[in-house]
Amino acid sequence: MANEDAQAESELETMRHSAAHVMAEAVQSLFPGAKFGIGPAIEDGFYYDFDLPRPLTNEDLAAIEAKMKEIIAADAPFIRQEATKDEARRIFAGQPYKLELIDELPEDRVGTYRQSTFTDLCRGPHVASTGKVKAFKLTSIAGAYWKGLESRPMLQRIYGVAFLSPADLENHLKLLEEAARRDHRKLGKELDLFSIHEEAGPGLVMWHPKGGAIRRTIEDFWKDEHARRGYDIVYTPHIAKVDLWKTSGHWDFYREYLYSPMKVEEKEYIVKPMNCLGHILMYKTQKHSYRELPMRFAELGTVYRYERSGVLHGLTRVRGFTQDDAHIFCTPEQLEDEISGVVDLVRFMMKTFGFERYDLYLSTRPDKYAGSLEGWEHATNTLANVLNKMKVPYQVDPGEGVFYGPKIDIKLKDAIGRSWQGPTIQVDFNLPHRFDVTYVAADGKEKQVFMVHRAVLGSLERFMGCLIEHYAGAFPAWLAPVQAVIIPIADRHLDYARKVEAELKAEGLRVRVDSRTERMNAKIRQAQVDKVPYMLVVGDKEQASQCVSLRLRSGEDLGAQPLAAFKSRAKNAVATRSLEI
RNA sequence: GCCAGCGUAGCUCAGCGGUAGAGCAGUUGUUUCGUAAACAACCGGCCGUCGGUUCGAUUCCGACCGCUGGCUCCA
Repeated sequence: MANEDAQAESELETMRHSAAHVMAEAVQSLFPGAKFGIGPAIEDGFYYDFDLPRPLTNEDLAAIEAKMKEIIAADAPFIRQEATKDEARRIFAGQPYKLELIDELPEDRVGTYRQSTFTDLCRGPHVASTGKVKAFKLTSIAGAYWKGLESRPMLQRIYGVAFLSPADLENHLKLLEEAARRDHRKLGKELDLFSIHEEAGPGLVMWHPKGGAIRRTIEDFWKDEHARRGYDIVYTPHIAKVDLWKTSGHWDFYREYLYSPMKVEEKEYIVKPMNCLGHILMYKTQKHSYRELPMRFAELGTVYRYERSGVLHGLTRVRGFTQDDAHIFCTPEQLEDEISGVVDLVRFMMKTFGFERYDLYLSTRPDKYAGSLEGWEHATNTLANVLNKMKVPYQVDPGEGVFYGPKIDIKLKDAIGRSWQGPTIQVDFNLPHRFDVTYVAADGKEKQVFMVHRAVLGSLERFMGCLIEHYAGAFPAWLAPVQAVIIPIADRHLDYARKVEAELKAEGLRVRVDSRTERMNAKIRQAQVDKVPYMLVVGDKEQASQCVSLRLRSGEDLGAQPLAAFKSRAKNAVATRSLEI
């Protein structure tokens, strides 16, 4: 079974790669003189980079697609031929990018594939003939640097998606539509959650009352849970003297993300790009015994980083964001328990927010690193041990750790299967060394602490963006900005509606009355559009019997029930953070 | 930052070298209604900003700002 899957997988990948060649042939025939970069298969499809005499338009895309269909209909075989590098250089004369690739290949002989009149430098494999390229669609045009280097020319990249059957392609296109429907930028506007303003600056988020309600709920929950698990909640200022960042090394290594210093009484200050230094200073105000450790400082700390304008994106890539940060100071012996505690917290949080699936990655020591080899080994083993002991499956990313320590990254899968960068747990050998962060061990000697940075949600902005898309804006009751709308049928029911509102508010529920002079149907529609979990219809019947008629966001009409019954239902859903309403 | 596309009313979008339109939202009036949109009237735009071409620019050209898709990077 697994074998069949793997086979289908590689068949699909081969076909996608062949689709890239078909596209290249189409481009060659439509744009004689085109120069070719590379054209690999990627997740869901393929791309090819071209150097063309003019920018491509969407009309070109349609023309290329039509040409590709002709090529596929012609069903020309893919023919593999090996060539010496000299032969290859003759074949690809006039193709500077290909020549560059040939020069870089370690082998003496290189592979070429030809279909019809188009020949490409390629290791293969390919499908037997162009007719085997099945359901595909060209999706977008983008600029891409040759070899991803900003110093090299920018080529035009055409992306396409390709699948083994039209049904699969159709499914994929549906998924893209679904993703567009869930887009947090669109929903953020429609549900009145947040805004970003040109006047204020790109990448700077304003949380409106409704987004604010969600955020406060998350923050309160987060703080309570952290306090419960032995973290101390702390607060640090938004600016600090630049010297601090010189000591830490950020001024040298992280400069491109830092905002320019501002001068205050002849001293230079910067807006903080991270929270750790404040926590270190706090730790260092006293000498600490090993008996006091571990110490866990947690802060919802807002940081600012300069991001180039082209990379900003809704809530997921911004210039000011609030990390759900914490730093754990502990002894080497305590590291395992601490990591284990963090992983447990991560799992609890993910479950609570409704993420069932996630992938863990353990990133190990890169070539350039800070700290001692033993330290790295101890920390890396500890991270791996914890995951093994907790029976949490993970993948190793060799050499992908940050220079200051190994880390565990967790990628969340949302409701439609997309991955999001989520929790991260990083051991840091650099800062304790640079700031001389120590504790007094049992033998009376000062030792350097082990320091762990960790964020469970990542940043509130990005996490909320992810939540919005995960739930498509239909939040579970505990998170919903408005948990219930009370809908009076006629104006004479307003007083009763207000009474219901007051009672529910007294229970801490977020409710409001739709008092507009609208018909009930319009009010229900509005509540549906706003994705409010509970709608409480009140008319003559309900008023007489002290009831509410409960309609759920799902469309289910549960009929009249005593107000007390709804109260306990809603309170329970909120208190248990139920994912069901 | 780079490449490409886009920027028209609060929102979603039409339109166009002769000076701007729809739906929704908003306001007002009428309606008081039983599970996804009552009816009517009204209000609303320096057509992103700044230059240029033109008798005339929202429309064509350029620069800038912002957004979108990528490259690159990341919480």
